[in-house]
Amino acid sequence: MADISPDARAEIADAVRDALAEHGYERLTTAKIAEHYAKSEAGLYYYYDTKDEMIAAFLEHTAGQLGEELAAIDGGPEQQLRAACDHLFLSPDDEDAGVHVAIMELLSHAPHNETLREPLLGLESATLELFAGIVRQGVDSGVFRDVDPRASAAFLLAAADGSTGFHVALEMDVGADIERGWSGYIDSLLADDA
Amino acid sequence: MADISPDARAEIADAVRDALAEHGYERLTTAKIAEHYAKSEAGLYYYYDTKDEMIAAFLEHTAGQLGEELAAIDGGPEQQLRAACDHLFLSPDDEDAGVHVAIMELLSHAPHNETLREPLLGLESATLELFAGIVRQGVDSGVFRDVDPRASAAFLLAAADGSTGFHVALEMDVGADIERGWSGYIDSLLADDA
DNA sequence: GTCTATAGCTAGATAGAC
DNA sequence: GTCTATCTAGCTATAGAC
Repeated sequence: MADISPDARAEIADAVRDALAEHGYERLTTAKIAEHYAKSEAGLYYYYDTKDEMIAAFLEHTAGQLGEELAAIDGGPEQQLRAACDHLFLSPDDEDAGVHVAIMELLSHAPHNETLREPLLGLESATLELFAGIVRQGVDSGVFRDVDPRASAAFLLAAADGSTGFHVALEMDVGADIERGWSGYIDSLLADDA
Repeated sequence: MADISPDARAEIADAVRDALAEHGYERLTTAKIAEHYAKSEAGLYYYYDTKDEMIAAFLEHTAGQLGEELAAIDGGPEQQLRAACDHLFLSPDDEDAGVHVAIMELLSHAPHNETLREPLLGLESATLELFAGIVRQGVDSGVFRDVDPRASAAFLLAAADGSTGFHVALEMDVGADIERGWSGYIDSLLADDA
């Protein structure tokens, strides 16, 4: 678990992601990870000591990717915030739906699983900071009202994470409602210099 | 699983709730449920055929309780909505924190677990309807702006569910931000007849 | 209805050859 | 570094006595 080549890291992270998206964490076995891996099940244990360390590596990999994707969004604060929400509020048939549901499942294990806690904290904190940065820019530039950037960001992130439960995982028919919800919330952040 | 006395139902639902709050679903075993049950592990199987049916019974029990609690809130629409949010946005040291995290975990299993899907849908739908009803009253009475009640309710419920992940389960230090977030959102719903 | 005991299975992790 | 084979623990569900 000390020095792993970036290639091996990425290959295993991808295998974990695919297996997680397909089966969820509860039904995830090292055999299923290996099905999405070019080598064998025992080969996974050459690089990692436990299954949870493989998952932690997947989370770190994902945090990096998500950070890049969100940071790559350009435009004014309002457009950036809308694009970031579009990126995080998924629908059940989105290709990343399974991954988001699995991350939600992993989050629910944080109280009982020390190995996963830190990488999960890294993932959520980074996302929160990116959202807060966008809102802060909007407030500073006068596009948004004088709201608390961290509060607005935390509220939006919570809504995105929560919609993963009843909208994505449960497939409750609330897609239009959810979108109207976050979109209307962003409307309410706009400064009214009418 | 046909005719179970209300007493037996409630006793087992309570045992499941306590065990879930303590261990989460992944580490929940029928032996651990039995530790919170006055009778034996095999006794659980006299009433239910599988572990998941015990959990489904717990969810149905919980939906009833939550419905009663939310319906018991009185006051005007604004006060009712604030009280309902106070009830659903928990902090990590709340006594129901473990239960909410476990329900979040169960939600993440909805795509892979047919037994849990229906009771989870019942729980989330009922909560959504209660929130939407409060917002609708507020709009009709002119306390709130002319927002879409279901959209606002879905957005708030999503935020509450999502805060269970990073605030309650992960214990991210965002308690004040989250509260400012939902409170500010309710502020933004108020009609401005200034 | 409730118990003890256990069958039967599955999964995480390792041994040891190559 | 990678493989096949397997050990071992722990869990769900049931059998059968009372």
